[in-house]
Amino acid sequence: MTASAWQPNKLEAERLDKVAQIEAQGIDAFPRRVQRTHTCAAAIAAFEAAEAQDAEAAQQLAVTVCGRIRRVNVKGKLSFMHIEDESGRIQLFLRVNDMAEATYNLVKDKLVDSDDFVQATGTLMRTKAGEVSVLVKDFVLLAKSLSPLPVIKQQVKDDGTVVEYGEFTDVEARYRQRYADLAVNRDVRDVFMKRAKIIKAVRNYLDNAGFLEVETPVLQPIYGGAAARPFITHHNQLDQDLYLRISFELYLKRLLVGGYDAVYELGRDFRNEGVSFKHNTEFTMLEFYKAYIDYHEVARLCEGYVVDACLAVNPSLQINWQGHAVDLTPPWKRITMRDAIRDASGIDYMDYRDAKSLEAAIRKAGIEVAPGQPWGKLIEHLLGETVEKNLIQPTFIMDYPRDISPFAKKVEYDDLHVERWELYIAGMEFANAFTELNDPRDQEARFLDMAKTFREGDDDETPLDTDYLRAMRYGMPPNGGFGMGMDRLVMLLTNQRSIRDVLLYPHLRAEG
RNA sequence: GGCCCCGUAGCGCAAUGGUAGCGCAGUUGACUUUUAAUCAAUUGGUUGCAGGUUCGAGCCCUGCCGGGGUCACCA
Repeated sequence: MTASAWQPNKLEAERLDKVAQIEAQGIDAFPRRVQRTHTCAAAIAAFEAAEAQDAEAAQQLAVTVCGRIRRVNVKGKLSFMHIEDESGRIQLFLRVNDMAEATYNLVKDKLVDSDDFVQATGTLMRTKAGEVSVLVKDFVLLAKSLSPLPVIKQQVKDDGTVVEYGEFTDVEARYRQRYADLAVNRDVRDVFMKRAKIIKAVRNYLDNAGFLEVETPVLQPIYGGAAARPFITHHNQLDQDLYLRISFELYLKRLLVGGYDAVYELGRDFRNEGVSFKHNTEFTMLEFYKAYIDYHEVARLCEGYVVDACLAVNPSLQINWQGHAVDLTPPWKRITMRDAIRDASGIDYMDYRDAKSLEAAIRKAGIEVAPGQPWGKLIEHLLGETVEKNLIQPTFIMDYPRDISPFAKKVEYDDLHVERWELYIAGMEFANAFTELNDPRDQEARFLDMAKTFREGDDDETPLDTDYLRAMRYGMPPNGGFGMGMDRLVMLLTNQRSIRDVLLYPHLRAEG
């Protein structure tokens, strides 16, 4: 045995001493077996159902419940406690006459604490104050808590609202010790239960719409499908550098060549970039591709699953996000990028068809811009500066500049735009979709264009993927493609301000 | 990465450059229908780390570590 690095503080030392006292009585502080018959909520429900039939008979209902102690109130020879499991809380009513005195004394002498896991067996009753409780006949310690959780007292008002006294709000501690955050903050636990429901609703929708869920490589020899810097790693035996994927796009579209009509993947992307309230280094992405549809039909699919996801965790499509009233009732607004920017800034970028003159026009309008950016990037910057923040209601910005969209098919009779939209809600970018480019000759030209742009100073390289071109040469059906950051969708639908609040373990620096 | 804010007891927070306090939790005692239980007493600190200024630093200065915000970056 190596020496423990743990330095118990005073409170922990007290609890260690209690464990020693418990064990001195021959009691296992961490026993192997439990015998739960009811969750806390199920016990209460069973009693209330029985009580509605026959109040006397309901008192005969025997249950064994388990949970973490959240409140203890020792009143001499009578004690109360609340225990909590995932389903909720139930009160234990412990009286020395109803149980072995030695067992009762574990409670009276405070050898069991708040935060311990316990099992209680007894019959159900209602206290004088009207709360359904377990009249405890036997009481077993299931697991001793050696480190006290942050203390939060809760008062349940008559109208059912809960007032909390004492808080655990230190953001860093909550993220680093998410287990403590979850154990103490019920609303945090709720967010992640909602997250699961949202993801499940999305899956259901796509499954029912005929999509096949697939899995493609996370470690990729050539990254692509998005404009972002990748993480690089190395395979030792093969002596091969690999990239953690920044998107699934190129692998998914190869599957359309292979004969699937519609595929999707829900998984993790990794981008070696800064973090913010809406960016985490790794995040959950949804991408889907469906043959024989264009970007208009993709937009309808997007509306469809977002509606389902919303209703999975909200009573209606009218939601509130950080003070913004958002209505997700489809159809959502569609506006071209050109019109949106012209309406917001007065600049019609089609009057400036090269980067140099457009950059000058943007400056003239009093908008700061980094010098030397390509034409499409300037337009994107303009959108971000003048339009994005005001797009509170869901809005599809349609038809993006061709030179920043290497995988989208161009608009008919228009060499400057492609059939691409991005979805904005609550001032945030949510999704990106195109009518996918399926002409291998055009695709190769786009790769070469992107390489040229990169050499001219753009930060994000789009590497030439020759295997992707080889696949496309076999023939790729016309198709519509789509990507959305699921974390942001969860933020929106659960009214969370930061992406870190919808990730169980957000990325943090190493603990000093 | 730039700028701004923050870091004090287990948790939440105070403290003009002059003895580091309060609430909750904890500990001891009382209490057989409490529910933020109550009452009485009481323990608990290398003020994130390292330097500096000063007779004296939680407070002022410098650097570092960590977190948040914002800008940049980022489909």
